[in-house]
Amino acid sequence: MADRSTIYEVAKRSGVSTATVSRVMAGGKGFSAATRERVRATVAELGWVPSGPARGLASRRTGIVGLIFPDLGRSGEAEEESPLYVDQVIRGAERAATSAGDAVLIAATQTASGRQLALSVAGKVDGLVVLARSLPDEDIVAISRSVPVVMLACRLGRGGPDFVGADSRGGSRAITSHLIEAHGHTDLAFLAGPERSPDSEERFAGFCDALLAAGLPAPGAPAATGDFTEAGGRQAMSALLARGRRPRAIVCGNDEMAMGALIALRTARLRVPADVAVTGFDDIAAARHVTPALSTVRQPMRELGERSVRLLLDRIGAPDAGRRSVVLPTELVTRRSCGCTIRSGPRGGQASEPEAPSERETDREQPG
Amino acid sequence: MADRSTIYEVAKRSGVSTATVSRVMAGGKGFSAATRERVRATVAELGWVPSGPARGLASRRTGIVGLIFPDLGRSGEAEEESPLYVDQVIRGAERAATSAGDAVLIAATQTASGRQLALSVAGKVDGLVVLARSLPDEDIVAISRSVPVVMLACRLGRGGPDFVGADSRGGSRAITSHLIEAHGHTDLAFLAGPERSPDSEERFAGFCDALLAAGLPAPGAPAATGDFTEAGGRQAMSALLARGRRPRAIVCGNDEMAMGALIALRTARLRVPADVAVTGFDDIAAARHVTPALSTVRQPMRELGERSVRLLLDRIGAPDAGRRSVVLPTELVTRRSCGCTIRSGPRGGQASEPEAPSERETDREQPG
DNA sequence: GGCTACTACGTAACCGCTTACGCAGGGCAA
DNA sequence: TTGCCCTGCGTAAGCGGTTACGTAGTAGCC
Repeated sequence: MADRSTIYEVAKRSGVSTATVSRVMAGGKGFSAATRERVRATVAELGWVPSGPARGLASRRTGIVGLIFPDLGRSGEAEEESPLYVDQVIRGAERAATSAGDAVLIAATQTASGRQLALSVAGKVDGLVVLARSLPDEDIVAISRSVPVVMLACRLGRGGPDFVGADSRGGSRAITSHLIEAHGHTDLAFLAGPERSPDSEERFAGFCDALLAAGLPAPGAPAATGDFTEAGGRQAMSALLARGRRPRAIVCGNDEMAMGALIALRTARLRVPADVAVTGFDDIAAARHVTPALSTVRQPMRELGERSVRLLLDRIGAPDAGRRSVVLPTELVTRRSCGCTIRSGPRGGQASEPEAPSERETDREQPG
Repeated sequence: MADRSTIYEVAKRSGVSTATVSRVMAGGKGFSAATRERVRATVAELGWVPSGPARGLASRRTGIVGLIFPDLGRSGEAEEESPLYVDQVIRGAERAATSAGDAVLIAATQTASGRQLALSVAGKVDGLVVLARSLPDEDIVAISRSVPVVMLACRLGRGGPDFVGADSRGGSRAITSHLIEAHGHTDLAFLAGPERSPDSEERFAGFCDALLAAGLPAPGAPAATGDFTEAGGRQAMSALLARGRRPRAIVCGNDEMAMGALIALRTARLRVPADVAVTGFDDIAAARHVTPALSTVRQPMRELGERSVRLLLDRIGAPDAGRRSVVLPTELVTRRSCGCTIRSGPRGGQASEPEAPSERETDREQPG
């Protein structure tokens, strides 16, 4: 841990100037092969690690992209279970960044100190990916004035930053249509997430799309509302049954709620999928392990992470190009709970059927 | 995206020097309340975000810690399933860093470019956590000469960097003892992971510890060997049965192998736990969802991540202190597969019994 | 009144790189 | 021979902060 050596020492010991050392390290041109080898040898000998800050300061490029995400796994225990969403996104981002020679700086916002944290991160990176609602809109706007920002999963209005997301509405429509067309359902209900959740709204909209497309009447509002938790799903389902309403198919806002619904239905001695079909959304790990295995819609989380970083890097390279959006298709995953039987695959079975609202790119929109 | 404003503009507009701006931002002393407010207002007005690189260069402190981990989820599909290990560690690290005002830079090594990547990261951070075998030992040694390093889960010999890990051996001993003492088993076998895996070796050692402690003979080698995959576990178990060996309890090197063993046993029409008890190691998410639910040993992954960052930050603050090690206790998780019945808890049931090889800290060892 | 101590700042020297610019020497065409 | 370009390198001016040091002004005390 002797003080890190500097480019000056390297230069002196190899009998060249710092400019030449820098050029050799950058791999560019402007030096002879002999010089290159001499410098390289010295670097190895000294174990010189160039200072990132110095490099960043001089070149205005840190080689780091930031990823800000909401800290869901609050204080409690249940954290292990919940969102591998975020983890997948992180991995995807890491992959895309690494393959471009950059690294990823991650930070979870705790609602409270969010702004402070985000600013601190913003100063250290070349650009920022902001996942979902991890930051108030006004903060995002503020930050995007000093560093390129890509919003992931939650878009801002016109003039806002670039956007990457999944086609929730299309996915919801697809799984609803599947219930209608493949299983002949005509009496369907939607179990929504929290009132003002954009995700939940999109999914409900897709649900309605499918009903209308099939010539069925679409409800004005979800049949019941939960909070995206298993407990919430159970309560919502119970409430629905208590009201004497017993649809033949339940489309849930997410997997947790669907799992809650399964419990409520079992409690009510109803069989799934024989008496009532159930579907979820997200394809969390537990979805394939519950009984019956949950049919659901998968969002390509890892790829979302990758794409958002790629888009960000593009943006950094071309700060003044028009706004871009990337919407990736979701994937319909049919298991037992919708009524499908399992064509057992090599790994223990799970039939899936790629639904294809093909990827839309770049809704160019001049900044105004 | 107008060019980021600098401290000079802030200083000029608030009629003070850059030194004062810097002091106000640092929150220290040496300025009047009026000046403070004036500077703060200007900062807000300009939307000034201090440059991380500049700050880092001047203060020799980037406020970033690096985390290097092996990129397991290779190219294929199965990645979703596998190790949320790493994810938990990442989250833990993020948490510890954030609460200390730092951020985490992550990078996965792809075996190939590992060294290059690690050096690039090393230059950008104040210190580095290296998870498991994500880097060859010699690279770790080289890097640790220019930046503080904490090794997570895999320790180096004497004189190596600080270390944080879980008590694998103790955990393995605990679960084996549980099979012996709580369920009266005397005929136990160990299904090992890859030959040269230190993890597997530790766990086998713990298995032997428990046997010896109970006065039972300890085998010289594992009864069968797999590769830490489900398929490997299945084959190892089948091979064992094919040899005519049918122990009453199987202690597996990890959960995946245990799940493979469950399959092989079911194929052989043996009941678990009635005919044969089975245990795993790691407590992956699937462990609680298989049938029967898998008894296993949990490593506190998130906490390992937290502790390694905390230790790293300590080290950064005191570069010359003696080497330190932190070993966290593992936790015995008893479910159905060992023969325990489930005392159903509020969330659907899982009895666990904290085993307590109490945390050892600081095996001081003066650097030689 | 003179001295010390303290507060509230300003000045300017770094921190360790990158890179625009300049310059010497050699090759080559006119 | 002169003029020009190209290669291979050195010089030095930043990049945008932090911070040691200096200084003016004020207060407190003898």
